[in-house]
Amino acid sequence: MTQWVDEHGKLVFDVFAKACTSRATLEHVTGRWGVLTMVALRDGTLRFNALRRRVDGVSEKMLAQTLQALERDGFVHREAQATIPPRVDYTLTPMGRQTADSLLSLVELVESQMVEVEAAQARYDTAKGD
Amino acid sequence: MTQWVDEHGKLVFDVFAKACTSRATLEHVTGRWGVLTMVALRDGTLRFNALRRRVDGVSEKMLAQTLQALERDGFVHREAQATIPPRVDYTLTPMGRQTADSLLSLVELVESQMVEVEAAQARYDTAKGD
DNA sequence: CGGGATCCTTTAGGATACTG
DNA sequence: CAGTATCCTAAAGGATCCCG
Repeated sequence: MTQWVDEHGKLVFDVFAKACTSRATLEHVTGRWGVLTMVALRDGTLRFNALRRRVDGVSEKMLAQTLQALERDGFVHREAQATIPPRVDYTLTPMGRQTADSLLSLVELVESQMVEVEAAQARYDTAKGD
Repeated sequence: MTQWVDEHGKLVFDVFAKACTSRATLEHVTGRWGVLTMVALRDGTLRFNALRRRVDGVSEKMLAQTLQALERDGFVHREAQATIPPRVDYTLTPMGRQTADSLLSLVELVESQMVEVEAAQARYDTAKGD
């Protein structure tokens, strides 16, 4: 059971509750590096360092950590070859691709809103200024 | 210009770049409290403390901070009445509602995936265990 | 009631060095 | 190449008090 209605008949999701699994999982995919990693993997398999170059500013540590969380949740598949030098490929699972699609439409939406967002920020800042 | 193609012809978004406005804005809406606040406001106007009760675990400080960021970006409208006691209503702007819709479908998707996610986590943990 | 200001703790995250 | 381990700093976040 992941949703119910509150005393006013409104739909409430499990994710609103402090101690729930879905909140943690949601944070993995919506986190700063989670979103970018998922969207980057959406158009194909990538190796660790390729992924790192794609997601500007991510450190080794954070990328490794992000990928492990996403792999554990079942969004990302990790394929390691025991060669020298090692080669590790990261791919989205079917479930991961579904989620990445949703994330991508969010990213596209926000990108399309940026002109309006920056206008709103300018208005907000001048209103506070005086 | 918010997107372009890289050397391999792949679509790349501005959000992938470290220093860009869209990345910051995206983080406001995808942040831990941003998602929940936007989704909570999606089915109507809410006052500060009502919102706080809805989003389990959020502190006064973080809710205020989240709302200010979302207001500055133009996603949330703040309507204050100079009465005693004061009354402040928070509503989504049209742009905010659009974004909240996208966020809601993401939340619904993740909630629907939780059974599979928990199965994946169990598999991952036992695989690491031995 | 809706915050702001202050103080403090905890976590995220970067830099560097090292390993199979 | 693909990480892990360690150390450290900066930012997130909570608790409390106060004010209009």
